[in-house]
Parts: sequence; C-alpha cells; structure tokens
Amino acid sequence: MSNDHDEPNYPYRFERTVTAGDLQERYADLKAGDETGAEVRVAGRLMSIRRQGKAAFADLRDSGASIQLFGQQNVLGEQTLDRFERLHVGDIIGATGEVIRTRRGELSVRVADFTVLAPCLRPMPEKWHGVTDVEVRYRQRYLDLLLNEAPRSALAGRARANAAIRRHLEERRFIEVETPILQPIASGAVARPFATHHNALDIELFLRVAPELFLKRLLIGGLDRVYELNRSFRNEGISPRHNPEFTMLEAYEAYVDFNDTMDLVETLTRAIAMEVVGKLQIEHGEETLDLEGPFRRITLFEAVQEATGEDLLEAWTDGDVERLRGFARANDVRLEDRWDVGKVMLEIFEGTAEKTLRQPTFVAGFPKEVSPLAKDHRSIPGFTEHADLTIAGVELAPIYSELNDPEEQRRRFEQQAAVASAGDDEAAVPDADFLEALAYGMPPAGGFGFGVDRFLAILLGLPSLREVILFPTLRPEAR
RNA sequence: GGGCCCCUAGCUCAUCUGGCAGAGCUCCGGACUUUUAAUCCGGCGGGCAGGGUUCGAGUCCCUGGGGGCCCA
Repeated sequence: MSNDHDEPNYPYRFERTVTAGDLQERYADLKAGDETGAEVRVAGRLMSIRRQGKAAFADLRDSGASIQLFGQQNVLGEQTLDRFERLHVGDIIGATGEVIRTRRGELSVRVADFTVLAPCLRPMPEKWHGVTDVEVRYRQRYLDLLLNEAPRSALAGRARANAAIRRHLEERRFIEVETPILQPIASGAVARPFATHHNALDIELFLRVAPELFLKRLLIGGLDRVYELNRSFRNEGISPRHNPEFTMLEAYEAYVDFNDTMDLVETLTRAIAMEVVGKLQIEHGEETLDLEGPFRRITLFEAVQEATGEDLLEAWTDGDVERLRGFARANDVRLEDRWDVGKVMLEIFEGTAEKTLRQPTFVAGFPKEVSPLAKDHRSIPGFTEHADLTIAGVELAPIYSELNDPEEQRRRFEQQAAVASAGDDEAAVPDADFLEALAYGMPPAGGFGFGVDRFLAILLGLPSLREVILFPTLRPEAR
C-alpha cells in the first residue's frame, strides 16, 4: 500500500473488515489504555486530523459512525508517519491496524498501514461551524450530509416512513404498482403540468401531476387494492411547502367508501409516526400534535363556522353566491370574478379555517366544482365525498369515495373544460380514454393521496420541505 | 407575479455615520509520541457581477445574478 497526495492513483477497491459502528459496538467495554491484538481494516472519510510530531490522531467516518486513527512513528516509521500527517481533511482512506483504546479513552485503530482511496481536492468547510448557508446546503447537499446531522436524520426518517407505508399497506393486502410518469394527458389533479416531447412519436407528453387515473384503471382491471408510492410533478412556484417534484402516496381500495378510507389513512398516519419518531405526540413549534386519535371528522361548513362563527350551509344550499362572496370579502378572502360558487366556497375554507385546524382533522365534503373525481356527497347537495386530512393547518391527504359513474364523470370533465376555457389553466383535463375505461365498470372504491414530504416535515419539526427533500429544485446558478 | 431582507477569505462571522478590510477555524511552513474545537510560532488568502455618484465606495444610487421570508 502506498500513495501520495500529489499523485492520487484511485485504487479500485479496499477490503474493509469492519465498520466504525461495528467497532464502537464490539469494543464498547474496552478499557482506556487496553489493546486487543485484533487487526482490522477500516475505510472512510477523514473528518479531522491532529498532528503531534511523532504521533497523529485522525477521525475516520463511514456512513454510520466514526473511529479514531492513531498513527505513531515507532509503528509506521518516519516516512509513513510523515505521509499520514500530510493527509487532508476530507480524504477518503483505508487503514489497517490494531484496535486499541487510548489512555484518554478513545477507541482507535493504531494504524499499521493506510492508503488514500480518493483524495479530497477541494477545501472542506471548516469542522466547527460546518455549513449553515442554505444555498450551499441545498446545492452541495453532499457537504451538508458530511457536516450536519439534520439531513442525515431526515433521509433516515424518510426511509423509515417509506418502509412503514409499504408494510402497513402490504399487511392489508395492497399491491404496489408503477404507472406512467409520462402521460399524454396530465389529469388526476387540478394542477399545471410540465410538458415534454417524445421525438420518435413526435407527440407532446406531460409529467404526471398524479397517478390517480391510472390506478383507477387498475381497479377496473380487477386489482382490488393498489398503491403507488410515487413522484409527481406540478409546474408551480417554489415555497417552504411546495417543490415542483414531490413524493406522494396514492392508494385505492375497491368496495369501500371514503369513511373506510379515512380509517385507513388514520392508522397509516400513526404507523408512519411510530416508525419515524417512535411516538404519537409530535412537538411542532409551540404546539403538540396528538396523532393518538380518533381524528376529528367535521364538514367544511363546520370548520368555517368554528373559525368565523358563521354557518354558510344555508347560503350554500340556497345557492346564495352573493352572500358567500360578501362573507369572503368581510373575511379578507380574495376572490376572482370568474370563480364559480364551488371555488368560492373552497377559497373561503382555505382562507379562514384551514390554518386553524391544528390537531389531525378530516374535513369531509368539498364542492363538486373543485373535486371532479369524487362521488356526490350522500347528504350535502353540490358537495362530494371528498375529505382532506389536515394537520397543523396543512392539507396532507385528500380522500375520496371514487366517482365510478362514467356519465357523471363525463359531465364533471366537461364542467372542468368550461372552467379551463374561461382561463383557469389549472383545471382538470378531460381524459376520454379514462371515460372509456370507466364504461367497463369500476367497483365502488375509496382512495387517497398522501403528501409524504409534508408529513415528514411535520414529524421531524422542520420548517421547509427542502429539509426533507435531498435535492430540492433550485434556480441554476449563472456561471 | 408583488413586498421585505440577505450575499465580505475555503467555512463561520466582524468591519458604528463613505476614509489603509479584520478574527477564529481551514489551508501552507515550523515545534511537539495519547490527541479529540489539541497547543505554540510564522505565512497565503477576500468585498456576487457590471455601471454610476464621490477626492475616495464593502458602505450611497442603478441594472443584473443567486438565496431567504411573507403575500398572491
């Protein structure tokens, strides 16, 4: 083994026998000053080096933990020690040596030999302060991961959340599927899509805004319980609560309605929380969110009434648009003239009540006009069986009794198309192929979408989605 | 899209009203065989970009770039 910083040779492999974590666990009881006689081979990145003349100490970190390397002249010889002392913070090295614990009590590998596997050619941010500049943290996430604990625990949390989701649904006999990301029509959600082009077919394609309509095709195809843990894309602005690409869970279950699906979402929410943070009481800023359940279930009108003292149900059922608009004005909810009554009602809810729903709450019932894929509500005219799980004032999961009447679905699409031609480029797009599929018969079903990124941010107490998305979308730097 | 704020050395930060741009850590050289924010001595290194005002601009003005927060 030999190497010099001036001429890195990038070896192909290094046979390591243990990880730093293995060593810390295995020799936890080793006493200060003791030697083990055990020769090990470790590899990782040098996070610091303390040179001390005829000896040197370095901290080597691999993906799980750190281990100290101890270099001594009487073991390494003058030249090799000199080489060891000229290593840089950030170099990736492999080392062999005996496991000991130093007099000062630090578990160490007393280096017998070492090799540079990949040098660090750029200066690493200094260790004590690390990097805090969010721009560096997001653009060079690898540095953030090396120097800060937060992104490591966020990505570990996401991995556990994904595992919990899969386990929870697999236990209930849901089957995980994959459906097209490139779609000829981006439907399934009210959102602006990204457009792209397929050269060989010479057609325009869109990145999906939701997998919904393909998952429903699978219900028609005889799969009773399906889910997709998916990345979807919406061509919108970026904010602490929005990233153009985001991770969503969608699941559909045949022969149940949205009440059953709310139960499923509720247990799933708890399963994720237990797996990620190990408890159901979540500290979130000043408040504690209690996921213990059962979650409240209220109507949109009840939510608005709680927030404002006014019950708009009668105005709604009477079709008294002027009263709704007047109410909106009085409550500082900004409206556009072209909005229909359903959109007005939705904006009233979002502008007055949504933020006030701190503890987990299912708001059940949304206006037909803004919920084109859900069945008519059984008791509120003009509403659909569409519930939203809201936690900490954030909309986390829409839940539907899925609309399966092809004629009604056609009317909803037509109504959406009318809205679109009136200038709202966020309206749902009619999907003739989906209507054809529905005509073959889709079983009654409950389904939901679940904003994984948003829920993770809440669970981990992080203020921005960018903290749970490893590589958030940023404007490219001008060069 | 609108408003407010930010950008100084590799990193984290100072630089009060315009008057020679600083520190700690990193890095480089030296001392040191049990350090762990090692210590000690010495050194290299900088105003986001471009204009303008001024005897003089990091500081004031304009344009551009990037970022953050709030609103839509």
